[in-house]
Formats: sequence, structure tokens, C-alpha cells
Amino acid sequence: MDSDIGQELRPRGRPRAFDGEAALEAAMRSFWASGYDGASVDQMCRVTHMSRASLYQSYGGKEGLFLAAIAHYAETRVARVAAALGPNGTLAEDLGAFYQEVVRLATDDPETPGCLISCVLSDAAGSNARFREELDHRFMAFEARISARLDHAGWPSLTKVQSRIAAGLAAAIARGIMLRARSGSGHEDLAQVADAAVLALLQLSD
Amino acid sequence: MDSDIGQELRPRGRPRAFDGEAALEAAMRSFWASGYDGASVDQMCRVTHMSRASLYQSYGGKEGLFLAAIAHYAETRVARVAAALGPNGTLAEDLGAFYQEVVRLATDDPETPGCLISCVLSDAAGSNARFREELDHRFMAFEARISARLDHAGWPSLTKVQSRIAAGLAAAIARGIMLRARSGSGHEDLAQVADAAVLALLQLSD
DNA sequence: CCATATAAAGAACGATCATTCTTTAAATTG
DNA sequence: CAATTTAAAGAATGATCGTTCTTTATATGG
Repeated sequence: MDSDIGQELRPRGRPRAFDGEAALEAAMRSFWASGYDGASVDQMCRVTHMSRASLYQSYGGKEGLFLAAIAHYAETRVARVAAALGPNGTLAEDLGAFYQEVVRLATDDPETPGCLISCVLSDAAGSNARFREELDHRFMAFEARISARLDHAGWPSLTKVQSRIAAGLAAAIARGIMLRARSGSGHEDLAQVADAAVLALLQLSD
Repeated sequence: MDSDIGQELRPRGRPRAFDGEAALEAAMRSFWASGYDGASVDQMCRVTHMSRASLYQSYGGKEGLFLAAIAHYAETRVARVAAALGPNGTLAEDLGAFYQEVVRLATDDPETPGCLISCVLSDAAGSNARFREELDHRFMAFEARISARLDHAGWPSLTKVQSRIAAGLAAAIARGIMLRARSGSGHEDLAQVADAAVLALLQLSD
């Protein structure tokens, strides 16, 4: 009764030897670099400093750890890309910032090229129904976020292209850039494609 | 000396029990549907009607069979997409036909959604240097093909966007569409995105 | 008909994988 | 200082994988 005084409440038994946040970050990076099949549970235990027992206790298995890593990725990486959409400035400025973040995310670290969702989850979804469902949700949420930004800018509802479709195009471009980064394209090349993407999308609203 | 008369020359030993062309088509579809890791050698022997011994004799192993399947895919599937670029009509018409073929290829058969190169090879390249090289070549060739079509249409060389970059954008869109098809998007949705892509790309040349 | 050559069929091998189980260590509670 | 609770460490398990090897079948050449 006197152990949970203040903020130092310690659970009953032997304390964990790993840091949950750091473990998730390390697991995420391992999946990102090696793919779902390519990253073994042994490798995961090594990089997260977790025992197999702890991994299964905390996440239920490899599949659960992967889903947790995806959520961590969405909160720490995708969130930055989505935040660039603002609205912070004009639509042109925000789209420019958006694609700049996309290229940065895809090329910043040569150990983790491309996108954990577009490249890794997208592949794992092929042979796992739970992952397919997760991918669908993530993709739809991403497109909805872009669509909302276009609507906020007063996207002409009478034009040939609805904001929902334009958002689908914008998202497809972002994923194409992620894929190209995975295959070795560098920051310079992709930044030029990103600039062209902004121009092309903006002229769609005329 | 009298066995190779005419076109009926038969090799010396026991004749093959499988058809090379049909085997390649079946192997391609299996890799396309299940991914590189997801398709086992056992599965390959079943669908191609080859014995393990024949598979290793003819293709050297799983890796060689996959590369042969990629080549077969490029010759039979990608070739149709590239052919749509013509030049057959105006740039607008040809781009429209191009993306129509992209969407068709990605959504035609629900057993094989998306693109064998953009989705499957792209993933396998992550853990195999030979596959990475192959992917790079295929991606560059695809972009060069689009770029040549833009140049042929007299793509304004003085505009803000070079044809090489515009081709990179056009290819990124195609790959984004392939990826979205893999995650379950249907023909209708993607066709609308494809139409928007044509509009956006054309307005880039103004 | 016999020697030779090629392919089919499938057993066998070694490696790797995800998962579970057993034992040991380190903490709190009374 | 026991008793209890939780985690770490790692061996054990069963399945699957890509590859190789052995045996059998089917063709041609002389």
C-alpha cells in the first residue's frame, strides 16, 4: 500500500529490462529496413533488447509487434507529413511542404528507404487478412486527410475533378515517390518530381 | 544424322513433360499472386507441372525462375502498356490509353492485383542485390519510354518541368495506382484517378 | 537389343523460422 | 527472511523452406 506513493509506483515482480518506447522505435526501424518476412523474431529480440518471452507477453507475437510498429510509425512519421498539410499557408505552400516531407521521409535514412506502410505493410498485406484490413484503413485515412485539405481551400466542386479523386491522385503520387525511393532514387531526383507534382495538382483546380 | 531433318528435331533423352511457355506464364501468375517469399518451390512445381529437378535444371533455382517470370511479364504485360503510348494519336489520347492499360493490368484479374514489378519485385529487391539491379533497370526503362513519348510530342524544353521529370511523375502515378489496386481498390475508383492524372500531366506542358 | 542420354518422381538434408516451455534471476509483500 | 510475482535467458519443438541426391522412366543412336 505504500509502494504507489507519488509517481514511482513499481509493479510487483522483476522489473523490465527494456524501454517500451525505444523498443517500439527499434522494432519499427527493423521492419522498415528488412520487411516483415525479412525481419526474424531473433533479430527483433536483439534490437529491442527484449527476451522472446517478453515479446510474446507484451505483443502476442510477431504479428502484434508489427501492428504496434505500424501504429508507432503513423504517430511519429506519417503525422509529420500530414501536419505539413496544415492548413498553414496557401494550398500551394502546404502541398509543397507536404511533398517535401514525403521525400524527406522516404530518403532521409539510407537504412530505411521508402515508407513502412506503402512498401512493407503493402507487401505483407498480400498474405495476411489482418494486415490487409490495416492497410486499407491507413490508405483511406491518408486520402481523407488530403481531401479535407483540398476542401478547406475551397476546391472547386464544379470542376471536372472532385476533391476526393484529386486526393486519390495526390496520394498515388506520394506512394509512387515512396516506391521509387525504395528502389534507390535519391533526394535530388525525387524532390524535382515532387515539385512537378505540386504544379500538376494545382493546375487541376483551374 | 537423320533425326534433325525438318523442324522435328528431338533431343536425345526422355522428352520434357511440361510446356516451357505455359510453365512461365503459370510461374509468373503464382509469383504475382503470392509474392516472392509467399510462393514456395513446391507450389511452383505444382502450377508449372515441372519436377524439382527440371526446375533447377532449366532455371537454376527459385531466383532464376523469378527473373524469367519477370522477363515474361515485361514482354507480355508491360509491353501492352508501353504500346499504348504509341505514338498512336495525340499526346492526350495516348496518355489516356496508357493509364487505361495501367488500370486494366492492375485490376483485371482479382487473383493478381497490382503489378508484378512495382509490388512484388519491388519488395523482393529489399533483400536481394540481383533483384535490386533488375528493378532499377525496369524502372529506368519505363521512365525512359514515357520520356521519349513526351519528347516526341514536342514537350516544351523551356518550361519549368523537363520531360525527364514529367516522365518520373507519370511513372510515379502509375506505380501509385498499381499499389492502390494491390490494397483492394477497384477498377472504377482507379479509372477516375487515371483520368485526373492525364489532365494534370497535360496541363504541366502549358 | 543394348548403350546412352535426358527427364520425372520423390526422398533426404540442412538451415531457418515462429512459437512454446523450462529454468533462473530480480523485484515486492508480509 | 520466506513467499510471491514478474521478467530474462535460452533450450526444445514442430513446421516449412530451398536445394540436392537417388532412383526410376522414357526417349534416341547404333
